Amino acid sequence: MSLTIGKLACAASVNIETVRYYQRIGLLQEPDKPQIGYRQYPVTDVARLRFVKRAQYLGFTLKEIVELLSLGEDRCESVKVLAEQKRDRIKIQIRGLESIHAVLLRLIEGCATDQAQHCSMIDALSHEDNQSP
Amino acid sequence: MSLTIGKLACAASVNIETVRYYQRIGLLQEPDKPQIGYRQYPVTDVARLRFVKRAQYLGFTLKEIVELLSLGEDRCESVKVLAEQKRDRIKIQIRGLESIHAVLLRLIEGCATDQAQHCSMIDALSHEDNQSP
DNA sequence: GGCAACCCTGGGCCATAGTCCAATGTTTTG
DNA sequence: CAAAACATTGGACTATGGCCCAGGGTTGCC
Repeated sequence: MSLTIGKLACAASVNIETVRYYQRIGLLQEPDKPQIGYRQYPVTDVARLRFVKRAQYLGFTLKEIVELLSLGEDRCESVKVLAEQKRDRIKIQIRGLESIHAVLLRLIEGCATDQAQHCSMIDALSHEDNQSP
Repeated sequence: MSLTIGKLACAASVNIETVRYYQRIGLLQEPDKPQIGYRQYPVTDVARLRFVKRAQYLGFTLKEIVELLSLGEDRCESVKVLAEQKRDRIKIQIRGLESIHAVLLRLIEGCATDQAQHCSMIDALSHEDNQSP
């Protein structure tokens, strides 16, 4: 079974132009154009597109996703390493957001009571021991 | 104490052009140009730039960072509501990241080192039994 | 057979977040 | 005092991740 680009896009819930864009950047293979009719995409491309969207949601860039997919099934270790890096990064993000959250709480409380507080927002992250990339 | 733009950029480990760009988008105030000599930047701008970089790393856009910083600067009463909105959004962001983190943990665990070849992560990401945004 | 709905090509355009460059002016340093 | 180093200005250019559009060609359905 195969699909035209529109059906593929629809099945994967992405814009048609996104499919074309992914072809341009090599994330999806562009089927040869047949003499008659339209290009035909394999149904497996639906899963591939879903994978891309999912991975993007998890914080991978398209470039990284190309890499992930090219590593593929039999390079489990390498895939794992990339996932672990993402995991670590997200952990750091969570911690940073928590400290901003805390500052906002203090700011809001300070608003109710004391107005002498000056912005500790900048301080919130200034002694963060996480290293920006 | 004050700095020229080059020293500021250097002290904050950003490109000089980045400083100029931040000025253009209102993230940093551009000091008035004196009759003689170069613009002088307060040393506090170093911390401000560092804050921007960290906040960016945490996933804030520059636009959001402008907002975040303005929270601390203006008068309290007008700011409280904004701060509360920001707090709520950040809470949501944290929860989102936590669920992403959990998914990554699960994927990484599924990727057991002893499973000689096949990478379950690629499969897991394409079959969407975990919920997307 | 006709017309809507779809595809193809190719280009342009958007926002975000910068970076680079040339020409000109200012400052510092040897 | 001269040259190197730095600053200013304005504009052009980059990458990422797309979206949109015109002018065709093709297909599907009544």
